[in-house]
Amino acid sequence: MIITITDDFNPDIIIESGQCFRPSKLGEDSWKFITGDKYLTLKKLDDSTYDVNSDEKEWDSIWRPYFDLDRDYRSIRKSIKDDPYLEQASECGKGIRILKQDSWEMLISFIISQRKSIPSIRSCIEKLCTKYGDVLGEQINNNKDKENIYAFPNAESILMAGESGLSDCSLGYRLPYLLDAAEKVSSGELDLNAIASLGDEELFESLKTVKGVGDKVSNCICLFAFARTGRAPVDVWIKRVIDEQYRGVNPFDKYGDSAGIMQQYVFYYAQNKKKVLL
DNA sequence: AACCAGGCTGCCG
DNA sequence: CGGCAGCATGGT
Repeated sequence: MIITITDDFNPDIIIESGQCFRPSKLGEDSWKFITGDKYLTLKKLDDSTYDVNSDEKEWDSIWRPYFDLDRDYRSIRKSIKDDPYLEQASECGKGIRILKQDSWEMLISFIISQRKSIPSIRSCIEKLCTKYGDVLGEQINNNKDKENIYAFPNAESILMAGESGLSDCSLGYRLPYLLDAAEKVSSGELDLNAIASLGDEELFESLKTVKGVGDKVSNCICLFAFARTGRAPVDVWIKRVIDEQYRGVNPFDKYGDSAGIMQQYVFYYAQNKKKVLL
């Protein structure tokens, strides 16, 4: 099916923006997105049209909300005033969208993310998926070999795997945190569907009942799984920018419901500048 | 081969 | 409450 996107949309930037860990670039103008037990291949045809392996029903119910396509990112960028650094960051990160990803996957992914580099987070998550995820399909990889596409393993699978099964997934001290999350979710003590209807602050607090989930991780889940775009996670990168560019005063708060989007522009910009320096 | 990584927990004052 | 050591392991 052919789809048209006229607002800001750049899969390369989305993938490198640190909010997702499994989506990947397949070729020059094609990408694979994957969340929970769904995957999408996307081929760019021209400036605003893409070919997708999805029908209208699935696109509207899953991928349109996933890519947050009903929000106008262009006008959000234009709302930035009297802030040269943020203007520059948003220009650099033009094309970012805040993905609405699977909440269980985000819970586990961002528990893993603490004190890890992004490449390390990716490989860690892929180990979990290839070991305990269901096979969703197959694809040809860069070496022209066939390989399976795996779903993100559910809570029951993680719980069943246990300490011994997870011990070779490079989780380190986070392993018991994953088991605690799996226990709470599979028992229903933490109902990820039910808490979706909570207000921001209540959602934030209920996620923190899981061991290994603190302020930063909880905010990431609020933002990247529950579309709470008012939440702006502060990690070491963002803290560095706040200290060096804003004299220690958080510049995102004043943007209200767009705070998390502004934060994401800055995170991408900071990462991108580091990469240029090598 | 040191050094750091999208932090959190437990403990101390 | 705020501050801080300790944390497992991989990537550069």
